[in-house]
Amino acid sequence: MYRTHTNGVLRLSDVGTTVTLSGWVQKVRDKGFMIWIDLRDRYGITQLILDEERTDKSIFAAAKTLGREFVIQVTGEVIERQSKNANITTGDVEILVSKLTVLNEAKLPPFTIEDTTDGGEELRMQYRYLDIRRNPVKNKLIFRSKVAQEVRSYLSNDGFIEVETPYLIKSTPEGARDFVVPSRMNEGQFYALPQSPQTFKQLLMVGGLDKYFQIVKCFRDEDLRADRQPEFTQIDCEMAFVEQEDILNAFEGLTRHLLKEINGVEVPAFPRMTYDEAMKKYGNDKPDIRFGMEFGELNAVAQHKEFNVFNQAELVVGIAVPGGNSYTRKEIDKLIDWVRRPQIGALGMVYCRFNDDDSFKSSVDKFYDQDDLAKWAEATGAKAGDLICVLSGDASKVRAQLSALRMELAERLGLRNPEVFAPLWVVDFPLLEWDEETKGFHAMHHPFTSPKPEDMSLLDTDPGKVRANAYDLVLNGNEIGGGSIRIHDKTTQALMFDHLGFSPEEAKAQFGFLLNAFEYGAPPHGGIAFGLDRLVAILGGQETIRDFIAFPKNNSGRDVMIDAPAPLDEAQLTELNLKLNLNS
RNA sequence: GGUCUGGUAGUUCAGCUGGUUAGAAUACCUGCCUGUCACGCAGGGGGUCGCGGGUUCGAGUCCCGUCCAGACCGCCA
Repeated sequence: MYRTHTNGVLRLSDVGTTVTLSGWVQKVRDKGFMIWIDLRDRYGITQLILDEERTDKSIFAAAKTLGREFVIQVTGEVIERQSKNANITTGDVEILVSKLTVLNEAKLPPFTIEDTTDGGEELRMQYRYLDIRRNPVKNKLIFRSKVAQEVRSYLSNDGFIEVETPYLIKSTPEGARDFVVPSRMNEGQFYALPQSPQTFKQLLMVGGLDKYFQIVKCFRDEDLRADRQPEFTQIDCEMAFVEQEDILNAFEGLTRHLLKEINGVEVPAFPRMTYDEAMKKYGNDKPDIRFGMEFGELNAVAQHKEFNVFNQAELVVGIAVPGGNSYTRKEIDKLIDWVRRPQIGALGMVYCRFNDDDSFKSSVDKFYDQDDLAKWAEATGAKAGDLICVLSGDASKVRAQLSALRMELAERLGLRNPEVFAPLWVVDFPLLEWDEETKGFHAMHHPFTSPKPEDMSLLDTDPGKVRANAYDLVLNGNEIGGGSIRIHDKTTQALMFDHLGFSPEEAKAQFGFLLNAFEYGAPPHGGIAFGLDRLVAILGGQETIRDFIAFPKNNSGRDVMIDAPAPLDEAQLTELNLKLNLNS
């Protein structure tokens, strides 16, 4: 037997008993006459003690040869510490070692296995198994397990059935790039890995399963971000005989349950906001509503003066920065530089100080008097002591720019408190989105999303105006879930494919199986999918998902530990009937 | 595809307008230390300054190229 206890459980009440412990050597503190060893496993740390008087000479000598991260097993008596350590749960006791076995030696780790390690990101990823020994990473994985557990039990109790859908499926033209897998048995043909189990869950509804969920890996061959991995996990859900309201209620329930069980937070009914409203007020379809700084549109009060920059702009819009009047001229100039960076792309920024004596001082005083500026303050909700930042130009671009500025300032002002949770439903998304590249419309959500019946008439006249029965769940400025009520009749689906530029033949080739299914009694249905990695990270108070994934990919989509992806050898290529056509 | 930032000891970093032998902290090794727990003290080893080219009397430092990493834009139905 390797251990009678783990390293996190022994207390004063265990004093006098003989125990056997196993684990990793966290630290050897060799004081000459006395050696302390911190023995670590995933449950905690227990201090071992050996000294010249009480410990056998050979064991004492062996202890001096132990290195960091050696795996050892010890047997000894639990004794009360002479000097206790209140910082750890086992700090009142220690083990007087009477037997010591080295189970495995260890090379010197390339970074310290401490909560605040000296290891950089890349090194930690390369030696992820060492990184996982550290509390911050280990605890995030445990946290994730707990969230997944709660999701499963909540949905199962609510009558959802977990069904696995295939990973080897068919590539589809819409949406993200697919990861593809060559088929050996079908020469020249490829599977694709699913971007989501979308069509399968709809087929499960046709199959009558009624309420389905799955915690499932999905794959998208697109560039990565701090909150985006090429393979990621979704909580994928679908329900039949439901309207949008039923779905929102069901999954508001799940989210509330998670916030309560995981974070101990009770939140009131989730507010709802239309897509249009979100764009107008926050310039963003996933607004962080933990703080205000809502957009104030200034066209009515700032145009038709002498300032041509504003007169020529489609949209003039500003936000009030709380306490921003305390910024120095230099700091404001830096802010202007910040919005002019290529990533933001603003050409400039107009600002207006709201002084404590209720006067205004703006960068465009030449064109606007105090009364004009008071109207700016009113429109942006600015108070004395604030700074009004104003951007102008093409409406959609300006909104994106001001949104970026709003988030950046909120971050700097500490308004994005990770312990506050502000969920929000964003509803009434547009059905279609114009694509400059293809000069055509494509589905904003996906091609199976149903249009709002009252907007159907616009489909031919003004397709961009058609709203969809589509919704996102936003938490603290992050999209954590999204879904829609689906099309369930063949005619509407064919109409959609037509508007998306599919010929009937193409639609049949790509999605014939779904259209066929719709001919055999498809129930009205809809669903939602949550990004589990992102959800877990946000519940854990972070926005970087990497440490909530055991073995994540780096910025270039590489796994630096196993060194993947990697070339195939000639024999494998031949077997797969593949020939490389590299440019280099 | 693009923008920005970075690459110097095992590790995290400093290294100014180019100028002796490239530093600090930490980790590691040795010795000392009668209650440590971020132990302490003394000493020691450890560098192709990512790679290639250029400018220069002289390059870690400047220029060009390239590779790698990170953040972001595009992209992500």
